[in-house]
Amino acid sequence: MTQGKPVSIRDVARMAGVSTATVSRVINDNGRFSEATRERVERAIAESGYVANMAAKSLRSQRSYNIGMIVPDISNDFFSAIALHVERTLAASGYSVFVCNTGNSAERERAYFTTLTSKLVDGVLCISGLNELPENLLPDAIPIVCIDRYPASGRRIPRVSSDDVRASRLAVEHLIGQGCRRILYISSYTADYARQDRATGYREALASHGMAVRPVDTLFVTGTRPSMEEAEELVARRIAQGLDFDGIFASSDHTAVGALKALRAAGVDVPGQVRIVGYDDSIYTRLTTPQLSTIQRHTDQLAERGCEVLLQMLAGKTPPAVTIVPTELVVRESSSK
Amino acid sequence: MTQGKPVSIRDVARMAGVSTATVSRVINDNGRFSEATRERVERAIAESGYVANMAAKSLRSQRSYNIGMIVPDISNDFFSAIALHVERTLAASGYSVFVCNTGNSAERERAYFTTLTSKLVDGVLCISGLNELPENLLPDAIPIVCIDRYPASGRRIPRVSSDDVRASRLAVEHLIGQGCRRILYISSYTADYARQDRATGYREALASHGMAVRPVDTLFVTGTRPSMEEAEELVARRIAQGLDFDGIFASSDHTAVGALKALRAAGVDVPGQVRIVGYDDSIYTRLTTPQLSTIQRHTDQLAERGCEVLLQMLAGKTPPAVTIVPTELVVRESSSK
DNA sequence: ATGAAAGCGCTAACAA
DNA sequence: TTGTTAGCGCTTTCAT
Repeated sequence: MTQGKPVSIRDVARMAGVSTATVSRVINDNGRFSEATRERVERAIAESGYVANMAAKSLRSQRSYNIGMIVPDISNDFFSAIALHVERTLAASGYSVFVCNTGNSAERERAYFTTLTSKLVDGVLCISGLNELPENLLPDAIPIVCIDRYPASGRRIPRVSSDDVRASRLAVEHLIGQGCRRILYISSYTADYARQDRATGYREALASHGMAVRPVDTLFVTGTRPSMEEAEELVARRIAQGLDFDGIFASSDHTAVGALKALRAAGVDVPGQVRIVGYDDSIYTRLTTPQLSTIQRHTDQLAERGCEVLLQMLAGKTPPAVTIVPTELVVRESSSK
Repeated sequence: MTQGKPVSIRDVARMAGVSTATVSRVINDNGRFSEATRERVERAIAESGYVANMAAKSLRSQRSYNIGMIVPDISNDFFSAIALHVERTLAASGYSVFVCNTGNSAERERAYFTTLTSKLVDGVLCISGLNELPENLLPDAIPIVCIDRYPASGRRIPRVSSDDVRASRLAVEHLIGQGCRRILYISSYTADYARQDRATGYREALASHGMAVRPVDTLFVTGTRPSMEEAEELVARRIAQGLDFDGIFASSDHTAVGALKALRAAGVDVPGQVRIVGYDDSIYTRLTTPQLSTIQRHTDQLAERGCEVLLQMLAGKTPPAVTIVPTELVVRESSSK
């Protein structure tokens, strides 16, 4: 199989002294055939080094065994952690996965949908994508599943995500429990509703403890530059106006690290004067001094549940519309003495 | 294009009142046809929402416009940084990319090669893979390019990598210049010769400065567990035997961070008593206290050069056998006062 | 400049 | 149990 024309089912058929249909039956283990035939065919396959031509199979059967995985940026550790498990899980079921980096561009996402349609993908997994799924761009027959985002679409698209409202409430209540009286919220780039859930959790926690929800206490990261840097600047500016807060809930570890840097640069003690909780339990959390408290979202489960849902759809079943993966508050040094 | 049978070239032909051959010619802009025909066909394509069926195209033309990207673990930040740029670059040339996580398993790599062959990929990009490329598994017609590794293979396989010997020498000479008299080398899991280059640079630097190269001064990480943890343990154990060294050159930032943690835990001042230089300039380097000195390898260039080489091969040209991407020593707090 | 037709490798309906 | 055959959507001779 290392040179010349690749061997096809016809070559195998000739070698085994049967028809191509029989070879196909053996390969797909469907139609009926004698045990003797199976052996002859399998021997021929092994000896010839036959490798199925998926283009032909796909053309004929309308199944490519390819899945499109849409992601804002595979180099982001949260997404790549999910991507790893997605690929592992789908490969175990015989699927190959295309990576598609949208860079949060609706235009690129749109283009990928067309490409994926063209390549006859059997399904699409959208990870933390845009809110607006391009309408009517993917044939209805191709199932989509969203991980960590709420799709707005005419189609009913199942999603798998964390319970962000609860997780955020937990984080903020923890800060309150630690004695914080004024807590800032650092909002990440809000391409998706999930981030809004975090804001909701923040507000709920404050409200349920009779604390004021002040608009000026939410710091917005725009996503135009690395969010760590943006957060660092935002917090530095805020500190310059006076240290009128004693807690920070950041909707990502990236921004939490930025905040921590600004605080340390200004000589503010963490967790002594200001306590911080981040989000995602990325590797970063264990590298900083102090180590960051954070929300663990279990990327492995997010990925596996997402694949399960997709595989169910591929099998013609109707999966749950929403799957929630549990989260946990991980308390480290940045938020408790 | 959202439901029913997808529109094919035949439908377009009918709409435009031409033959399928003509539609094909217009689509591929090759054969000759009148300007009037082009317009009619293009209108029909636009109105019908025609999307090419790549399975059919591939079957016919033996080109899939798919590339296989083999990687040990996409969740590793060095690989995912390369993966991002690979996908970006190839997508710009019309290719889709399959991710394949081998987990450094030769068996899985082997399986992927078969799958990729079956899916008619036009080329394969191996990133930091195993040394032994499975022989005779991929048809000779499918070009392979290796990034950051030396393939051992019967085939002549172009590679793109950093000048690791030079980079390592630079790093160690910097430590020596900073006054270090005994420098440890933390070797990462050596699935590839590239890591051996780093050991070579380390030895060369010591030798050229008349310093002894002691086998006990090389700490081996096995790769069976997260290398950060392994390194931390190895260094902690070494410290327990007495602090007889004043410099560490780690062949990855992961292990450098592990070393730093062990040192800090033992109350050893960095860079006061021991200086450290890592490798890769990962995000980690700016999160630790002190910030880590490291080697910048330019993942973007590694990726882009790799893609260029592959695209050249796809265009039938013969690319250089070896492409070296420059490296730089980045001095931060961990190695200089 | 355009059409008719063969065929890429495979599967499935139909015959035997 | 097995073979024959049509056809998936496309490109590419070969005619015209």
